[in-house]
Order: sequence, then structure tokens, then C-alpha cells
Amino acid sequence: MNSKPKYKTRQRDILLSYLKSVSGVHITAADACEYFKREGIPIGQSTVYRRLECLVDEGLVKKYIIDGTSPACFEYVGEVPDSGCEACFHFKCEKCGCLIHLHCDELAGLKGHLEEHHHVTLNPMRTVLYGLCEKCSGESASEECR
Amino acid sequence: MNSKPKYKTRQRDILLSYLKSVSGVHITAADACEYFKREGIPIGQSTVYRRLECLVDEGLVKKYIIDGTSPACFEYVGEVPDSGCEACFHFKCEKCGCLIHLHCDELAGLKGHLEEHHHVTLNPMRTVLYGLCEKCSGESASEECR
DNA sequence: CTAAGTGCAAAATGTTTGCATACTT
DNA sequence: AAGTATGCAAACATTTTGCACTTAG
Repeated sequence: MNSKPKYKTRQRDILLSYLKSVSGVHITAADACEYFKREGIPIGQSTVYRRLECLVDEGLVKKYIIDGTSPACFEYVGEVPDSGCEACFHFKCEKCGCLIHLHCDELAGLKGHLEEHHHVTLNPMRTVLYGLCEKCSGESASEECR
Repeated sequence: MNSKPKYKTRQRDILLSYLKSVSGVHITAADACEYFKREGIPIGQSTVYRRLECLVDEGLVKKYIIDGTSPACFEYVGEVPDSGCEACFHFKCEKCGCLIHLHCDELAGLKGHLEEHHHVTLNPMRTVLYGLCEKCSGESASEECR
């Protein structure tokens, strides 16, 4: 595995502001590359991949795995959370794609529980809960996805 | 675009009984292929992939997407819908990449909590918790789990 | 000045597909 | 016999990596 970039570079800023400008939309690495190419902004695709991963670690961007074979999606989720928001979880609806921010003590407790009883350290920034949102789970009794 | 196999063939039976024989364990397509090769059982990898997908459709096997780049995992769950991994969570170490299978009432309760208080339906099959495993969170010294 | 980041192209992964042959029904 | 499944290898799509060059701190 590669060490993640940490310097503040032009490329990082461009990538971040692009994601910010389309927040609420799912962007793949290819989408970003294509956009930069179209705009004549010179950023290599390796850098896009590397920096995307890095922004996810910072918690500024969320990464979604829709399924194993499709490309991963990225979405801007906001500035660095306060200390109180360290236990903020993200829930992604598999059907409509909406993103829900969950602030909840019980969820916060999950991290503690995992540490105490399972001896693992949860990273809420990396973790995304998948399922159906209120609207979608009500509407359809239909099956899961593909 | 390719229609799924529906005939009952020798290959299908062999694959199914293999998965059954290791139920409770995550098996990748490659794991299965390797096993068959080792045992001298002739099954092509295309067939493994095709039949795996088909068994998932039949509901006999569950497919887990751990992350975009790791191979998909399969697990025999039989006909009983509730007995499988409904209450099972997956934890993936960001450092060494090891996958931990978490069976825990408290984690199972999380699903109920989300439904009651947040009105969302969690899909444990799709959800993966990320963080550091015991080994990796213990020390900064890197050790390979897998 | 030094260590880190970038970009290109090539490699690595995991999965799917085209097609001739073998097998199910 | 007719039509489907298999198996091989080649094709694919996405992501990662090696390395020389550039840039941030």
C-alpha cells in the first residue's frame, strides 16, 4: 500500500473544490479525470486516485462502493467535523442514493463497544452504513439490489 | 447481458457442496478455483463465477462486497433466510486488510436501533466497518495479517 | 535543499465474454 | 436432436505502481 499524500498541493485544492462544487452528486475517479481534461486542467489520474483516497481519510469526502464491479463513487461531505462530530456516521441509501448524516449517542457508543469487546478501532470517516432510507424502505417491499 | 445457467450440472452441484462444506467461511471465486484445482476437480473459473452468481439468485448463497478492489466473498446460507449473516457484520482493517467477521448481539441491536430511531433499514450484507484490527491498532509496526 | 508529490505508462486485479466443444433435457 | 453450459484464453474495467521529474516545506 502506498503512503498517502499530505502536502497541500495545487492538485489537491483543485480536486477538493471540484468535489465541493458538485456536492450532492456521485463522482467517480473517471468523472473527475474527464472533467479536468475537458477543462484543460492538468491532473494525472494517479493523482486523482491518490488524492481522493487522501481526502477520504481527512473526512472531507466520502467514498461509496456501490457494487464490486462498478467504480467507486466520491462525494463531498463537508469540512472537518468538530470534536463532537467525531461520532458522525454516514448512511447511504442503496436505492435513491441519498446520504444521511447520523448523529447519535448509540452510534457513538458503537465505537467504544468495538474497542472494548472486539479490540478493533473503528474509523467513522471511512465507514459508510448501507441500506434503505425511510422513504425507500417504506415504498418498496421489493428485493435487494442486483 | 448473459443469461444465467439454469440446468442442473455436475459443476453446480460440486460448487454448492463445496460452499456448504465450508459454511460460515468467506469464500472468494479464487478460493473456490484454487480448491478445485488442488483437489483435481475440473471446473473452469468462468463457470465458478457464473454459477456463483446463479446460486446467489437462488438465495442459497450470499455475496458480500467488501470493498471495491477486494474480490467478492460468497457464503452458503441455505434456505433459511434468518439464519444467515443477518446479524453479522464485517470489519475490514485499513492497514493490513484483514477481514473480521463480527457476531455480536450489540451489533445486531444496531440494526434495530437504526430502524426504530432513524427509520432506515440497514443492509448488513453491504455494510463494512472500517478501522484498525487489534494487531494493527496495538502497534504502529506493520504486520501483515493476510 | 530534501523529502514528498506528480504524471505517464505499464502492471496488477478481479470479472466478463466469444466461441468451439461437451453435456442436459 | 436442440439448445444450453462449459472451459479456455483473450478482453475488460478499474485501480495501483515504478520511476524520473517537479514542487512544497
